[in-house]
Amino acid sequence: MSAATHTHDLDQLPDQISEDELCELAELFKIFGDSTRIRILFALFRSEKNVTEICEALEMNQSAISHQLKILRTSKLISARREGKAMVYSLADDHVKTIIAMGKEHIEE
Amino acid sequence: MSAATHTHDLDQLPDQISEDELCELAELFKIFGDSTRIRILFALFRSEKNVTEICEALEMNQSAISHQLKILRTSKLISARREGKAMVYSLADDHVKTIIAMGKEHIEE
DNA sequence: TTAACATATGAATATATTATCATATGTTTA
DNA sequence: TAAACATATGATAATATATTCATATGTTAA
Repeated sequence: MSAATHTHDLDQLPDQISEDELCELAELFKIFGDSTRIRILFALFRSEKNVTEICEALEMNQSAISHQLKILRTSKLISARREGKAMVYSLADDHVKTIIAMGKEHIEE
Repeated sequence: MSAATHTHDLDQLPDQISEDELCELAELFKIFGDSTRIRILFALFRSEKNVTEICEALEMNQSAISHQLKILRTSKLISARREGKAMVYSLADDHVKTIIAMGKEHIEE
């Protein structure tokens, strides 16, 4: 890990945080804490995809995927738009990538 | 969010990742996805603490705390040392802070 | 406007997780 | 060494969660 990265980390250190915020945080991480959801997120890293494409990428049935997409959408981690019959999902913002990247750094040590 | 932060984020973008790694990631985030555990981690941000002190900080019973400490320790997010009768716990490394900081950034938007 | 396609959703089941209780283990001090 | 203190742990019960099945909703094309 680079020195620059460390500097960044400490810049963002949350010194003060309310109990409510901690619960919100736990809720957020809970979303990432499921392999189906994280696989969906990762599938969307490369490019936006519709539900059928996500099902194919993960080799899982459509209902299971739709249920998880709803959770991801409610958490504002992904966004959706309609394109004809299909719903196209994409990552909502770069924080998703960042959070996963941080996690990846940790497990790679 | 600063431009520098964004640069950092994209530096760390995991372009390639195995199914196994994705599951490991989910397991890691699952640890953060519980309010008791994240409150413990946050309590250890300021300073290392023994079990009794953590119980007092969180106003929770000792058994519940010990069970969660075990999970955090198994996940290598905290480490422990004995000090007399007490076990003193502390954060294992800065990744914990980083990951929580990233999550905090997300929910604050 | 009906059929085919794409996605969403409610209910049910299976599984996982958390906190509690009771108690065991480990450490110090009287 | 026995008692007191500190922590860990197994079993249980309560709760939460994920997937599946059946079906509803929404969209396009025949």
